[in-house]
Amino acid sequence: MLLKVYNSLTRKKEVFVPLNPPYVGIYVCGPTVSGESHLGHTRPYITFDVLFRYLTYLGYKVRYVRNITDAGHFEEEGREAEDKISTKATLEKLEPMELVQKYTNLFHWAMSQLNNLAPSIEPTATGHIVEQIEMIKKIIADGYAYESNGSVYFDVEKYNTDYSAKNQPYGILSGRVLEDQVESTRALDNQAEKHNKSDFALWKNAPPEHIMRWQSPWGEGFPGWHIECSAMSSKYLGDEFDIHGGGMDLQFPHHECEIAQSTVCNHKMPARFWMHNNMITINGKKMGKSYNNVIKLTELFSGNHPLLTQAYAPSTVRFFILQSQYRSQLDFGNEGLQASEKGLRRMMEAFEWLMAQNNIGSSEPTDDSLNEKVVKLVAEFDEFMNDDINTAKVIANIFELVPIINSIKDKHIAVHALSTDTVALLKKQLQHYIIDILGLQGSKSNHNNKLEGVLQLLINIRKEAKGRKDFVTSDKIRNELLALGVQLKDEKDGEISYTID
RNA sequence: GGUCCUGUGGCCGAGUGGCUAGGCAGAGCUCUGCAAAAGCUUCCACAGCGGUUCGAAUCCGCUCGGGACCUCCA
Repeated sequence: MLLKVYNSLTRKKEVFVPLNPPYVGIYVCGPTVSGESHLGHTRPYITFDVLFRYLTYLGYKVRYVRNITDAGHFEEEGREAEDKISTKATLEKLEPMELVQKYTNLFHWAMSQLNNLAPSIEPTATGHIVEQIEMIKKIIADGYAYESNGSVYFDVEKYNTDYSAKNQPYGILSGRVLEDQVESTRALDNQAEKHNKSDFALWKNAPPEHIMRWQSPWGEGFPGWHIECSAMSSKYLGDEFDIHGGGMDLQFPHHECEIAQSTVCNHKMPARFWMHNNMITINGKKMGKSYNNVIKLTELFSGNHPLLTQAYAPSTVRFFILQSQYRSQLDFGNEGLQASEKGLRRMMEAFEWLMAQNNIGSSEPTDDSLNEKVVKLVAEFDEFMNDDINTAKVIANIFELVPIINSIKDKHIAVHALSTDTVALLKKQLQHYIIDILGLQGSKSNHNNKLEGVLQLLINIRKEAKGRKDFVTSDKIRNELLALGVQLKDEKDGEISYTID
């Protein structure tokens, strides 16, 4: 069974074949750490985390490179006014690296909360100024860039003319035609420096007040926004690599520019597969500063935001995102998140119960059709993932297995209904998919022994109270624990289990 | 205005032309001291209008609605 992914470049699903198996190189555009990560950042990093995990599961040796954009035109909100007041004290002045460090730390914290694996390499733009300058020099030498007032611009017109002849016009990825673009481009600063409006900056001259600046052959400045990804992807993955990913909003112009720069430099289309995740919307609108609807991750996890009726756990957010296919728009809302919260809990509880059992299944199963059904549902996990990473369908199948598991637990289905082989397969694949690939975490992962001991004590007291029909006491224990966020559940076998919010 | 995507039941979402994904919510039932949990059953769909087809949520056209991008904004 072959993995197919949708390639934005060809606009169709294609069989994924690595350039140099068993190695796979993935580059994903990382965050700009001039501000706090928000809900919109979760989608690409969860999407490509799952891709990374799935490729690993398939046996590939994956190098996952995700950059940190820490160079550019940075200003911290609220800091500017303050700086003007106390310019004398060095410590009170805005130190660029301080800003960048702060938000990098926050980003890493959020990624680990969401259970995203760390990338194999996480290069920073500031750590690759030299590589970027070298690349720009090369592009100038090849005649595809020019200097203007201490800035360097890429000559899109020339590139388009020359490379259209090679069937790789500017706009090949996003389906744009350069001639159509020029007309509709609106006025921007420094347009006079450019030969054509469609040209983009490789290097920007830094105005005096700019906080980040490096020495270059063209004077003090900072790299253009697109060049870092070209420089770092080719450095760590080669001139041609397997997959380049990112949000749909980056397709144009960012990825288009990357293609142009890298192709001029390395004479190759940098990536063979371009994958783009769709956006998260809030009430149908893309999240963004201009819409005034940004929910920061700290706000999302704490519930401290006017649009939120409650806090949402990182695992809930991850699950919510994985319940849709990555190329679909996903509309965010309290109802949807609450549905995910409950669904995830039900799924995890069934899974955790199953994994703790050792005596389910029989060498002589009594229900062949159920056996077949389970085997089929499990086999489809791979099928769905191979069809452009359809996590939504995988999760739907898991939910079809949940009632089967719970029915075995509640003895509505006999323990020997399924074969031992089927049960073993089910356990193995659920473990692979829920934990290893989807990266979902159990609700009880933050247990500690002392708390468990205390709860067990209360559970025993409640059992005794129930035994002598002292329902006042048993209800008091149940209700007060519930108020604290601990829910007791009377199981069919007389045992009492619990979940903690 | 240009390019592209999209419109599925109360909400979120899958959907390869024929066999009503799934989750949450609602209703009923079973279990239960009561509840919760769990299980079973069930209600509610394919924006509108045409067309192709034996048959369309799925293909085509039109209308209406929504979204993304349009070069420094990450």
